[in-house]
Amino acid sequence: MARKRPTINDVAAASGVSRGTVSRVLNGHANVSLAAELAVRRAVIETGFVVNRAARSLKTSRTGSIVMVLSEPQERLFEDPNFSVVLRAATRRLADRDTALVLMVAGDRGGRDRVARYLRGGHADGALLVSAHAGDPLLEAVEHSGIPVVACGAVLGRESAVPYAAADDRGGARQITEYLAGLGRRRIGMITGPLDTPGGALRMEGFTDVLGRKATKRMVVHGDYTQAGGERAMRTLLENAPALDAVFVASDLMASGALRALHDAGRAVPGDVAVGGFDDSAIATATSPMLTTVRQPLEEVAGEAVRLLVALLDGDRVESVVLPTELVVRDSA
Amino acid sequence: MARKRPTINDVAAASGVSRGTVSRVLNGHANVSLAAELAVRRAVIETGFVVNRAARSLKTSRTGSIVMVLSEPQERLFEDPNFSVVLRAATRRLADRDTALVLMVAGDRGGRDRVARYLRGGHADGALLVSAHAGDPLLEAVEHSGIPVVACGAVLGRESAVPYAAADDRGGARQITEYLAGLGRRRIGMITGPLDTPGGALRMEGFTDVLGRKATKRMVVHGDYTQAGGERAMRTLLENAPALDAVFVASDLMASGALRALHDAGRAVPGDVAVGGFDDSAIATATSPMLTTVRQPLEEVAGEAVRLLVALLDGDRVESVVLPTELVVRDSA
DNA sequence: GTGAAAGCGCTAACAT
DNA sequence: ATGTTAGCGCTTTCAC
Repeated sequence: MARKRPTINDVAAASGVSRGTVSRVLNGHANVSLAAELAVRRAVIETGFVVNRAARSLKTSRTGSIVMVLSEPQERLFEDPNFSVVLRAATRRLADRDTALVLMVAGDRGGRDRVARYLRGGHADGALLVSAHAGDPLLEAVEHSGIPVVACGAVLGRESAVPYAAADDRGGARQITEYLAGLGRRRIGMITGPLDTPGGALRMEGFTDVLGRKATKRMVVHGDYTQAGGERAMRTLLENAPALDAVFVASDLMASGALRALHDAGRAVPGDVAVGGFDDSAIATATSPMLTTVRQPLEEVAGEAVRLLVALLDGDRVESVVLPTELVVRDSA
Repeated sequence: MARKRPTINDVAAASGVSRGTVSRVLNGHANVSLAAELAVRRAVIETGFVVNRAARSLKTSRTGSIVMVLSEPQERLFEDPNFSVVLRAATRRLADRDTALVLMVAGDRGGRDRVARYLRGGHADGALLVSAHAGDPLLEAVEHSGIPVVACGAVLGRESAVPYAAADDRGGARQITEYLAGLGRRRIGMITGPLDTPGGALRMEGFTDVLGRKATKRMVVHGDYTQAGGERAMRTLLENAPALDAVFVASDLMASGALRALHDAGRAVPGDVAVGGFDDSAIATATSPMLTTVRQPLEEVAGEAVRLLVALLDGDRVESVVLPTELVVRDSA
């Protein structure tokens, strides 16, 4: 066993044509007779041939792989259930292209350096940025590498430089804020995400879009996308504005923490305080009451991001896309 | 700009030695004079040289990458927050080796074929299997490919063939079952995972280890690791055994569904029915009441799995490892 | 300790 | 439409 892996030469020999022709068939070039093509395809199957990507890459200087770069610091990724979804959609979209997906985490200095080296080494044809922050030093490295880049979620401040696919954070925030207001709630607070992330900044903008000057400083507190952070923020909010009767929390995970704080404070949800989340992640139906929230079409976002990247690789021009969100009404508001 | 990438020849020229010597320095071979080494290192930095993996791989037929294969069907992965953790730990562990992590999903027929081809093509040095099922056709493909394989979580029925790192599912199930029994609960039910997964089979074994013949067929129902499945299973259990006063649910996600079913049936938790989960995932603290559960050291499991794989790649023999779990007492039991 | 040279498997330009 | 050929950038004998 463990016979040596067949090469293109073996296929050529088995099919009675030259290496060149085999290569042409493999790469779908024109100018190949039907007979030759058939013979080659048979031989490929017969020999169990699989192209050697290294050799191909050496010659073409394309690698057949793209890298997905996560710039979240560890703890956040750790808590983020959304990430699996993104990954899934990406691999699925890449499936037909037989492009490999390599994954790198650039959470700290060392990670960024590694990514930068990898990219500079030309080891990937393109990069997919996930949750890059504004001013992320990684960005420079990536852009500097000169390979096509697409972001999953806008990169704040670089929207025109880095094409992206994203959910309509601002619009979604408007939807739920309007819903809360439409319920007759008059004192609506908000717990935001970190303001250097699109979900942090844009969801807050959507909130103020609707509430205008009623969105006062003390009614808005900033969280960090963790459950504990949401709980803390809710307590602060309750101190700032004891009379509050609704709150929009920028992520379901934080909302679950907020629910706990509300419960501990003896406020009924949604009776005393209506709670709106964001994401529609698995956690939204695990809480009690279940969260009324905004569904982000994350699968589609990730799928679109990959589509953009692939288009870029193929030399097309691309336009960023923003996908609509959807209000999901459950029990918390 | 966009100057051509420097090659080993540029480094050789810049440092005044031959390509061969540069290569020796790069690969840490002996028999290189200090002077030469220094000169080469300087030149590497000066030129910004990064080895071309394709070329190296072509020559050595090692690729410098390993592939992580997810054999979960899509929907399950979709709901599984644990997966991010595994991924994180794996990338971290690989960081120093400058080994790339490529990710493939083998959820369906097409996915499996892709993985098989990838492996047969020699595109990875090793494979890390995540949640492979018993009798998974993927397994054959992987083993057939002849590259080192390690599983994250035991592969049922192939424990001795495929080295693995896993949490002590059986022991953990015993812990929580004993805890439930120690609370004085006499009619303890269980919701298992799919029995062709280690978490399904082993946690059920741990349960019956403790309860012996008290674990009757009607007290055990099988779930599918989803929230909806957990809810359904709990309803069935309630029909089968209305007098039940405790339930061990094989995952937190299912437990959150069970909690809902219990709530809908008007049973107080933990008053009427104590609920124990498994995983200690983010969802365990989002539910109300918060889940008493079993913490799996998933980070460590994934880290160990990678360590085993790396050892295998280095030609060492390895032994599977099983890591202890920990009971986490909260409010549901 | 170091240089020279062969060649890994493939693609693409050039012949024919 | 097909065969021939020249490397892609690297590692690794083999000489010295």
